[in-house]
Amino acid sequence: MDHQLQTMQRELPDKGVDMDYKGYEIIEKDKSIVVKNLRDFHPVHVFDCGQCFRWIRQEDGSYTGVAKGRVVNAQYDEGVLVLNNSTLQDFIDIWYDYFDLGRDYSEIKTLLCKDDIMREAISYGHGIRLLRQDIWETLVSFIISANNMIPRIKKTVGVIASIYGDKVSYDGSDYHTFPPVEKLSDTSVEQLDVCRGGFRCKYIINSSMLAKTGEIDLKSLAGMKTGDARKELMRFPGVGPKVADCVLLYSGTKYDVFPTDVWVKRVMEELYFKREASFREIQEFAAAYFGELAGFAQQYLFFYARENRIGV
DNA sequence: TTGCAGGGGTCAA
DNA sequence: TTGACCCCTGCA
Repeated sequence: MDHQLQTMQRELPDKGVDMDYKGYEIIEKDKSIVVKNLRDFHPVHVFDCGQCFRWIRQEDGSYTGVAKGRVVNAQYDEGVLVLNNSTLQDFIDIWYDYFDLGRDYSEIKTLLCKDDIMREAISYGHGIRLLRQDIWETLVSFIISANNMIPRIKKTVGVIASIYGDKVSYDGSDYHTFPPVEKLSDTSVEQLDVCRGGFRCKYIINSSMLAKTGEIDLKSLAGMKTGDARKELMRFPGVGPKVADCVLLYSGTKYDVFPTDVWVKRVMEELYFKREASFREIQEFAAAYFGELAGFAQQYLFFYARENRIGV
């Protein structure tokens, strides 16, 4: 652990540890981390806004998910986030970054509130945060998303993890981590067929080959210009412009993208263009109007459009 | 009960 | 620019 962090810790009377970490008050106790003073976070907005497929809503309203090789349960109420089954070290090493806790979403929302449409969309999805997910998992997940439905995407990703991932347990149940590149590149299309991914299975296997051999380096994308990173991603089979933008955005690699799927197209046509608009028109408008914050704008608009069935 | 449309797009012709 | 595409749910 970082020396500076240790010096800031205080032992609590009940054996817990209380510390300040980058503006948040953190309490570690009984394999749980309590994060206080967290604004701009709503579990439904974060986990059901379409960016992730491996967080499952529990009866008590909390979400249990597998990410970064860990299984955790997240519950939030009144500015307090509780991460169950996490250590302080994992919070610092993994979850702070994963939940994008270093970003001021209030400022982003203020900047994006430039018209009544965005005001309404942001008000509706005020607790959205963009997760910084593992890029390989995000790539495979969004290859699966093509011409598919969310419950089935979740199911397919879940089956892949259950067969090729490692088992991790929490609260009496078994979960599975998402398999690394090597695990899938050693698999055949026929073997992967059990995940019921259909025509997407061959894309996954072939993509895993390209990633394994280093023909395409996922780690290099962050250092590229957004347009180049997008082109590079589109070299993977099954990855077109929409999937590429989703991978860049939901892995926290690039934020000046505007993934345009049927829902985003509908909401843009219905509320901004007031007519049919091409994919290209929408992309150009978003780049000019939202600029560097296009990805955040897209997420507020997508959630608002899908939940309210805008344009259907 | 059966049949068919359609879904977080992409690919190939 | 246009169909086909795995699979499977929902609906007539």
